[in-house]
Amino acid sequence: MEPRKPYDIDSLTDVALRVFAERGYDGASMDDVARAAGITKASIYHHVSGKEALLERGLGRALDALFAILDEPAAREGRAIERLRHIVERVADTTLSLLPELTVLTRVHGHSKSEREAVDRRRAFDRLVTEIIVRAQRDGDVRQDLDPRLVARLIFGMSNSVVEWYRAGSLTREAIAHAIVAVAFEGMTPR
Amino acid sequence: MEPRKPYDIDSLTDVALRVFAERGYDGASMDDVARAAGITKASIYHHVSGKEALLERGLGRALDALFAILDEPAAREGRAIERLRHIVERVADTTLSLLPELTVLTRVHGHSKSEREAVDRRRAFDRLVTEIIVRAQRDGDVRQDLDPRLVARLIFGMSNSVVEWYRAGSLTREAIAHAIVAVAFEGMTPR
DNA sequence: GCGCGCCCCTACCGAGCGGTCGGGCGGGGA
DNA sequence: TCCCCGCCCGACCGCTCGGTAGGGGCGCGC
Repeated sequence: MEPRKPYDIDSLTDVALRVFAERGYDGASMDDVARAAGITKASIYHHVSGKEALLERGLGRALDALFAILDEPAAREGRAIERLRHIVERVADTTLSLLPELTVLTRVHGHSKSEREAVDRRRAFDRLVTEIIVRAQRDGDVRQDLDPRLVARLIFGMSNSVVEWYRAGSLTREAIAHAIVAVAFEGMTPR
Repeated sequence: MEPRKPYDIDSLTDVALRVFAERGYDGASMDDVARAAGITKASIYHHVSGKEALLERGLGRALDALFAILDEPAAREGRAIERLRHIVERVADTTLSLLPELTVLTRVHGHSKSEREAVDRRRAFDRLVTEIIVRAQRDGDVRQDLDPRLVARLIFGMSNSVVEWYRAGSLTREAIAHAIVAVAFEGMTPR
């Protein structure tokens, strides 16, 4: 048993996110987190101020990653439909590579201050994507009979569902991201 | 203040589901349910055996409604792709009309006996739909490059997302169900 | 070789949890 | 009129929760 390197805020957040993702934030106790980390509950409080601080850090990671996508060149330049395609694919990628963070974010419902802030930021993200859908609609690249806000919600609903069923192994991340883009843009039926 | 008619198991389940949907099952206390019902916590136990019994009843309602869809003639007869189209539309309908029940079902993760049973039944439902997708794929009505299990998960991910954002008013149920079917089958881009 | 500070421990707190207990109250049948 | 029973109440139980208090030990700088 080689000695473990000491925890810091970030490594404890890693552990906490895995526990929160598995048990749910409300269903997970600080003792659960402590057990997963191999230390006692009191030791956690040496590094972080409390349970909600762990949640807040995790939510921040997830939201920072999402907003970073919107800053990528391919998300800012070119035809709206192509920007959208890039964003959807990258959101799917990010969901898969930051699975615990996105799992916790997806399940948050605004019952505390940090949760409300996360919900607000998430809504702002959806609003920015909705604007791009509106542009694509004006370009004639998105069906006119669909409400753009609704489309945004359905696409992210599909993409967020990944956190409910993805387990490493069975399907590659590329295959999943490809399928999400395929269904969202062309549908499941052949063209 | 006219006297309220006495509660029974079903009417208390109605109240509990609304509370569970709003606060989350773990985040909701029996006092929350009691307050929403306008009676005391002790009175609830006159009608039901406990918190989990309320959950179990709610989950049963949701799952019964889903399986009932598969028994409808339009879900059993005809070309696989048309059966699938009917199922997806009816699942969306049902999600909207049994919103609290489906909300609670969607968020369940198998941390107790009744939750595990619900997850199992839900998985069985998805498996049956996946079989229909496989048939539609053999008929040439679903793209061959998409894994059928993945397609099922994405479609229901889209449909389940309704419970996260739907609030009565803004959009009609028909418009939402139509959009889900449209995106799932033809995608958001024009044909 | 010694103190000092980082990291973690055991022991404990008040609050809120799910659930229980015995009783009160009011309306319908005898 | 009286009693019974369905429905509900206030008070309380044991337990677990998030969080705190205070101390031990060990490695590192001096």
